[in-house]
Amino acid sequence: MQEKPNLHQVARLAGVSIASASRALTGQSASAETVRKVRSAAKQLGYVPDATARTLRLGGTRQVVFAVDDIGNPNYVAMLRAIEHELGHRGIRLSVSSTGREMKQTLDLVRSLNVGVADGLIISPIRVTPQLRRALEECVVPVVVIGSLDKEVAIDRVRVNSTKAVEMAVAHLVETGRRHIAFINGPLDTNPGAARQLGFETAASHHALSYSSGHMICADDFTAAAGLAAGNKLIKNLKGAGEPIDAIVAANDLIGVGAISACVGAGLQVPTDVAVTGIDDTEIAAVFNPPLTSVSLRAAKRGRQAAQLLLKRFEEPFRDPELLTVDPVLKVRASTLPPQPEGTY
Amino acid sequence: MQEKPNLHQVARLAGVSIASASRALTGQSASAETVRKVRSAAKQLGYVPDATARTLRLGGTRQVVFAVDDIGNPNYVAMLRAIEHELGHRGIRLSVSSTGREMKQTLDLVRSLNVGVADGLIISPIRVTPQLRRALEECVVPVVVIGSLDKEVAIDRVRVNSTKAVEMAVAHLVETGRRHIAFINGPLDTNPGAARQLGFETAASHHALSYSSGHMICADDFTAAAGLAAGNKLIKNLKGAGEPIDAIVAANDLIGVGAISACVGAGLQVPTDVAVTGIDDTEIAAVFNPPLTSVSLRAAKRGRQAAQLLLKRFEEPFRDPELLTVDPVLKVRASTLPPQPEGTY
DNA sequence: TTGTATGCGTTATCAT
DNA sequence: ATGATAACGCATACAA
Repeated sequence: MQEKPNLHQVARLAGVSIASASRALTGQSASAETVRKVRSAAKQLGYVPDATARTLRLGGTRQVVFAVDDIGNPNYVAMLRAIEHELGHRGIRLSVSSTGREMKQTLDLVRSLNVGVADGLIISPIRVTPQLRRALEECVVPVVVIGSLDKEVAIDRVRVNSTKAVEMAVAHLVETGRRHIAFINGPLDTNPGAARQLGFETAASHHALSYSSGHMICADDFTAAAGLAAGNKLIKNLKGAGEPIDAIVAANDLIGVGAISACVGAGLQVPTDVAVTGIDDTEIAAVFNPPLTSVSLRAAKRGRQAAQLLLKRFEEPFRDPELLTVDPVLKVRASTLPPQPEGTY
Repeated sequence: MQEKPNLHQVARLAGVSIASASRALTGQSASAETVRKVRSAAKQLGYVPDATARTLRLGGTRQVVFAVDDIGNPNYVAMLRAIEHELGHRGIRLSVSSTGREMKQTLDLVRSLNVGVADGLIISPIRVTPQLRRALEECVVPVVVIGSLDKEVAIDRVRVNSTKAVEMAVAHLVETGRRHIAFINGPLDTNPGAARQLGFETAASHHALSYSSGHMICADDFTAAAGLAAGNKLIKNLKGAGEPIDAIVAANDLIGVGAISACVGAGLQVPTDVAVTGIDDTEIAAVFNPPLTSVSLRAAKRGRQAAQLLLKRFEEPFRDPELLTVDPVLKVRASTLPPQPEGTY
């Protein structure tokens, strides 16, 4: 931890003007001799140009913030990696903010961008209030949203049809012989929660599945712990109440693994007694016991596209907002093996 | 996305000097009337003071970076949350950098702090080269290290005895009747890897465990996927080679859950045939199938302490460097239930 | 090519 | 209490 020399001192040591020193270092017109002297002086002093001053002069922090509700969710980590990769090439630093469930924190964050700490924002909110929408619209720096926005709004966005993702999960379960399917959703007041709820109800009626309200339950959170708690509650609710379930659709992988744990804890075999599906196809799905069938929402791809959208807007600030859509993909694993293996009879 | 007004425009609209405007907003001496006019003008224009200019004038970015190798590791997420919580109160933004396995990236990051993008650094590196140590020593902003540093160096640090953590895991396994214990470590050229290796060998000799080199294997990474691959390899190695194992100590939870998957895939029951322990006590441990016994390294506590250390150094820049140590705690779960339940015979 | 001088937006110092 | 002005560190338009 030492003191930081400035350009003035470098110039003095090199015996040139501060302007020449600046040019020699930034690679403008300067004589070979000057460049040599300045470089040497800079190295000797350990000079590094100050980012703040440079930013003030040039405009642009070369920094972007990525805001999510819960960075503990592997789904967001996948986005993060993709974004970092895309932006890192351009020498843009990524600042990650895990805003938590408090809407106020999210609002503060978005508004704080107006002070000029970053050149852009990529945000993936699970709850979108009118306030947040306004804050995003009024943001002084370009914004890219990963996810839903309820109302159409003039903001670059990349989305995925998670309603369809749930439908795919249900269809897969029906195809592999399941008929009594329960649904563990996340909180209904979130966008993903609402979309997935719609997906389940649509699929259930499409396949003429009989299900009571007892078959649907909401976890308090999109986490494994909440999934475990919800799973336990679901099993308790169903105990001795009519026909037992033979499958569970979980709103994401974390809830899904929690649900499996709940089943196992209750003496239910997965997939023999009950099949379980997740959503997101996070790393944990492939390595869980049993491996979890999941519908990939292409988090990495969405992250990459969001970063590209932001980069594009930097270059063309007044371009019309773009909406990119990616399609979900089903990944079948052992958690949905048919109760009687196909081809056996 | 609108244009950003500056203080000059606010002052003009309010009909006062720029100096008065500044004072009215920052709460210095100003008449009630002036404050009213300026506030009103600022609100009308949507004025927000520019962070860059303020930083340049005042010094201090009110931003701290947290650098880890892999933000996908829940262990670091726990630290992140704690740090964010501690720093957020003081209005300090946290910028997260996932440097990846490339040492060059880490070096670049540390050096980039010298340009003044942040006021401090909290770093938890798994590999520490002499270069990195030098870069940390020479950093112009305060640094706090979570983890090891090999050689003693004048930097604030919080550590945990992970050697002892492995010893605790082994002791627990021995106490619950296991004698043939394998060890799946992470890469040996990392600090955690080296410390845990020492822990296992110490414990093995202390308990007079007979183990061959075939009982020890290193995963390529501290991830679940690498743990799965290493687990498969371990099981293959051991097949038909003398006495079978009855327990696996994994270098962290992710490797641990990967190892369980490998066991299950090979038809081995956990914990009946083989017990498995992890380290870190991450969220996944509690919800895995079976729940994973793990030694907590108190990630949240270490994160909190690191943040406090940094805050302290901000206030007293020349205080002697401090070294805080937290103790590991064993969390027993179903993955190490005794083969024959205790008290049964 | 080189040096002088100005401005980026803010806050602090100094008179008034 | 208020206004003019300097300064933070850098990059550049302009003159030499």
